[in-house]
Amino acid sequence: MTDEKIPYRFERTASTAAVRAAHPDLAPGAETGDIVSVAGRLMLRREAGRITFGELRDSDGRIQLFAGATWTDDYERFKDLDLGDWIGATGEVVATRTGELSVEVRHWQLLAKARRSFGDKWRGISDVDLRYRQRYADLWANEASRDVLLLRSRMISLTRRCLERRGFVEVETPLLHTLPGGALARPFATHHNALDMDLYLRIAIELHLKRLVVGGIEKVFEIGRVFRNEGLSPRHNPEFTMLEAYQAYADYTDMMELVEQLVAHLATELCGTTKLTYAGRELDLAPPWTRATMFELVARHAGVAVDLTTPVEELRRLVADHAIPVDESWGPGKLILELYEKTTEPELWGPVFVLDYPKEVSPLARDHRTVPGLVERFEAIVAGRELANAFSELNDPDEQRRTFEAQARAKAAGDEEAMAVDEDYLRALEYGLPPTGGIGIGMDRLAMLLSGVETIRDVILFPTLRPER
RNA sequence: GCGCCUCUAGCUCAACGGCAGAGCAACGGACUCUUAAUCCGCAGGUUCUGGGUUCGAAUCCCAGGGGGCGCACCA
Repeated sequence: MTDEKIPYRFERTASTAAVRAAHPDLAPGAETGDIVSVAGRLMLRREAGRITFGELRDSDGRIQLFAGATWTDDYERFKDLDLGDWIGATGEVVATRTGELSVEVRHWQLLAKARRSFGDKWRGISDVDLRYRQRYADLWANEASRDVLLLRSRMISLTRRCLERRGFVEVETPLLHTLPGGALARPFATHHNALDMDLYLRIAIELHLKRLVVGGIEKVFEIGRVFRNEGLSPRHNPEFTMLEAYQAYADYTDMMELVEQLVAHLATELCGTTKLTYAGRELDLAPPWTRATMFELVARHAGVAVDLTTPVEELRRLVADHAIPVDESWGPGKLILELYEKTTEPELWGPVFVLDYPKEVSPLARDHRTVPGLVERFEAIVAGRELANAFSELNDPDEQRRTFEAQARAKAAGDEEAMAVDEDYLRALEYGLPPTGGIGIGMDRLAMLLSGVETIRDVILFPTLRPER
C-alpha cells in the first residue's frame, strides 16, 4: 500500500518532553492557547464515540492526543489509526477534565503506516529470538531495551570525555590485518581480490596503538570492534567492542588507577552510585580496588602454594587433579594459569586486580621488575568476570622477537591461537617504544555491568545469530 | 562441537493421549473526558518441519531446524 499523502517532512515545533516542560502544572480543563506540532508513534488509542484519546511517543517521552469529531480534521480516519503508526499532530496544549496534559488535535498527518502489529501492548515482546532478530520491534515494545541502548551510548560518550580530559587522543586503526596479532585468539579470515591476499579481521587493537606511541602519540586510545572466531555464550559475541588505551611513561600501576577511576566515574554518572547490585550480589566499584597477585590468590582459593620454582611434575599433578587435560608442551607458567582459571577465578567477585602473570602466557608484557619469570600484567575481575587486561608493555625489540618466536613455534606445533612474528611491529620497537602502560577493557561487559543485564546480547543491538529458516 | 531445556494465532500464554482455547492486537459496531478505557460482535492455526507409535498426537518416540542454558574456547 502506498499512500500518496505521506509528506516528505513534518515541521515539528516541540518534543513531548518540551511540551511537558513548558506546562508543568495545568489545572484540569485548562486551555493554554499554546499551539504546538508534535510527532511520533501512536502507542495506545482509546475511542469513546465522538472523542478519541491517543498516546503519542517520541524519543523524549509521551503525550496524550485528544481528538474529537467537532474539532479534529478527518476525525473518522484518526479513529482508524493503528497502534504503531507514525503521525504528526498540531493543536493547542490543554489539560483534560481529569487533568491529563494533552494536545487537542486540530490537524494531523500520517507519517508512516505500521503494516505489522508490534504485539501485546501491555506485556511487550519477550520471545528472545524475536527480540534479537527484530530489534526494531523490541525497541518499540520494550522500554528496558531502549534504556540499555541509551545507557550504552552515554557510557561510550562519557568514556571518551574521561580519556580526553586526561589528554588521550582518539584514533582509528585498521580492522583488516595482514597478520592477526595482539591477543591469543583465532581470527576470521577473508580475502582481498585486487591484491590477491588473505586478510584477517583484527582480534585486538594493541599492536597498532603501540606503533603510534612509537610515533610520538604519548596518550592514545581507540574504541572499536574486534572479532574472534569463537563460540557464543551469554558473555561472548564474535564481534565485540574493546577500549584500548596506551600511555607513555606509565606502567601497569598507572593503568590500575585509570581503570578504577574510569569505571567508578561511569557508575556514578550512569547509576548514581558506585554501589551496584549485579546478579543479586553486591558490588562496590569505589576505588581503590583490591590488589592481589595471582599466586597469592591461588594459594588462598586452591589451598596450595605454587610458584614458578614448583617442580613441573607437581604442577601437572595438581592441574590433572582438577580434571584439566594437561598438554605436554605446557610449562610451569601455563600450568599455574590453568590452575588459577579453574580454581580461583570462578571464586572471585571483585572488584579485584589480579597481578603478575607468568611470562609464558603473556608475550606482549614486560618482565616483572623484581620477580623473574613473571610479567607486569593484571586482569581486573569485576562481578566475577574479566573486565580488563593490562600490562607494562614489553618495549625491548630483542625480547619481543624471542617471545614472538616462542609463539610461532607453538603455532607451528598446532596452537591455532598463538601469535606469528610481526616483523613490522619489531621494526617499530627498534625505533624505540618508551616505557608504556596499556589497557584493554571489554566495553560490552562494562555495559552489562552498568545496566544490570546478564547476557551480552542485551547490550549488542544486533547480536550474531544463525540465519532464519 | 557435546549435554539438558524449549518452539501452540501478529504478540503474551493455556490445553499435556480424547472437538486447539483465552487476553491483547486486527476487523465490525456502541459510547463527548479516557489512562492497559469499557461494552457487544466477528475472525484468526501446516500446534517449527518430516517420519513413526496409537482407534485417536499440540501432547508419546525418532530425525532435522530455530532459540535458551551449561560444558569446551575465550574477553
